[in-house]
Amino acid sequence: MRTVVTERAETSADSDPSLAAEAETRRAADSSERAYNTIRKLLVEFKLKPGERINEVQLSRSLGVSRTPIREALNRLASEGFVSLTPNRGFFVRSLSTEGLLDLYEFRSIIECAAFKLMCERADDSEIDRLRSYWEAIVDAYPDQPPDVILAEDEGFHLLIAELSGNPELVGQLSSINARIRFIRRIQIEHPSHDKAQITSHSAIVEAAVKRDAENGTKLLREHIEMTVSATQQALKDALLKVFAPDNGAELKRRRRARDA
Amino acid sequence: MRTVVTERAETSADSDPSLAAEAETRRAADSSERAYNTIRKLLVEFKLKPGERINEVQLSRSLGVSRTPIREALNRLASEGFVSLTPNRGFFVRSLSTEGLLDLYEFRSIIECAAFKLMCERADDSEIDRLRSYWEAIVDAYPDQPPDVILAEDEGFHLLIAELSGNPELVGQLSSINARIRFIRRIQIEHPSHDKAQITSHSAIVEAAVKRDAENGTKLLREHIEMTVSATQQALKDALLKVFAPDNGAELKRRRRARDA
DNA sequence: GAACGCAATAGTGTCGACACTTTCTTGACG
DNA sequence: CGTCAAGAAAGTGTCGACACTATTGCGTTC
Repeated sequence: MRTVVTERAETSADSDPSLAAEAETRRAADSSERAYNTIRKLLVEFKLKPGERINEVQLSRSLGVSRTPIREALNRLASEGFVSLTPNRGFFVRSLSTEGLLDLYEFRSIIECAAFKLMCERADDSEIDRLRSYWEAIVDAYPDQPPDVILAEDEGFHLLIAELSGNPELVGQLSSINARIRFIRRIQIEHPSHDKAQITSHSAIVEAAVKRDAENGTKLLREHIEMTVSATQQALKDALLKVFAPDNGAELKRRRRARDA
Repeated sequence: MRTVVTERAETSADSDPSLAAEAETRRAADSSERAYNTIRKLLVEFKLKPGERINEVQLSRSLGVSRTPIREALNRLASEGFVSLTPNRGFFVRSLSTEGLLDLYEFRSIIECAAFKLMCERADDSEIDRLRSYWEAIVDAYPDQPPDVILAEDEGFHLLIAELSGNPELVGQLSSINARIRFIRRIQIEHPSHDKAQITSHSAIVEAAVKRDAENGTKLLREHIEMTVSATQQALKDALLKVFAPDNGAELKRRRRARDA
């Protein structure tokens, strides 16, 4: 008997509209799951700001569920490094510093290079061909897609390499990393500094894969990622500024609102 | 301001005696944490068997807490890959097949080699010296230690390399991997096939570190881990046999106990 | 005699409540 | 005026209860 693992890794772009709305109608059966997705989205989009304390009651009200599923979701997010937990004080949004981000990218580079190498050793020709055709199918339209699509396709490309490595651990890890850096990648894609060099990178990587040239392929990958990192640096600074500067006085209101009907 | 992450990674060898006993006296304040440690231990030691469905009520009784902290612990364990969650059916002990174990070891090898390389590039002399002295301090007594100590010291050695890489992500990942394969490493250490070649491996690795010889060091590491893997294969088979054979009929009692005052 | 429902039971998912801890407010004292 | 302490308020950690879902056992039909 095969045990089905739920894999809640990727559920990118849906599931948060109408969470509260639906709550009235249905008796809810997967509040935890939905809470998880919603909260993660809030984190990824900086709606919950780094370092901020997370108020469970407030969150549970805005999502229209009780605190229990909120806590379950937060526990999972804590294991995944999105938030941290201090006993008796609650959950805090993990502050993703520039430094931490670099570590994450470095980790990503390690995973991807290893995956590529393993793919070269193990994948059979038809599998390599899957990679090639995946890329060829999207390459033409690629630069003209909206940011969301570019991001998804890019992640798909790299994730496929991980899959072809034959090691599910790598796939899981890369998924997790992707989720954690997605927000910044999105920002970077929308940032003026984003250029089309990615395309040639990907094409070159595919080429190396077809030739089973692990050495050159990993070099390309490493450079590809490093290039992204440096391009991301400025974008990150701009983004952080944007997050902390336009203070629409939400904090102040919070103080007042004590008792609401 | 630096946010301190709680890091529940390592709490190796304690925290489960007197869990139920203490529950009477104190009003409990960290049941979740304790449940987490206890359950993880149960998993690691095969007290909860691979593929088995986890009964929350049963668990909560035996730990003397309500289901809430149990579920929080299980959620964390699910994120970490120890158990899986199927909606409306509950948590299942993740079946760690031989195959899955190989993937895990491979992943470990990837992390460790990368860490070593980074360490060679970045660690200053005093840090490298910490590694050297760590090993020199324990090497003589090493082979004569009890299995628990050997395991802890070995993990400490490899973890130190990860720390010296300067990338906290790697440390976290390696901790997590260690926890997941600890049970089998223990079995392997106690197994007759365990030999003292580890010692010379570690010494050689230290030597390479001192010389900042990344290439040779990673090669040694890779071989070191691969050697462990192959030595582990037979030990694993023996262990699995031992786990599934002695059925002490605990299941039957469960049927009777329906209503208790 | 086997397949199919159907009721009874076991078990999960969620909720609201309460005890305890931390944080904020207020007022006395130096 | 600033510091500190006591009380109030807010918030977390845990519990028991209940609604809903899956599973098991039993009787019916073909």
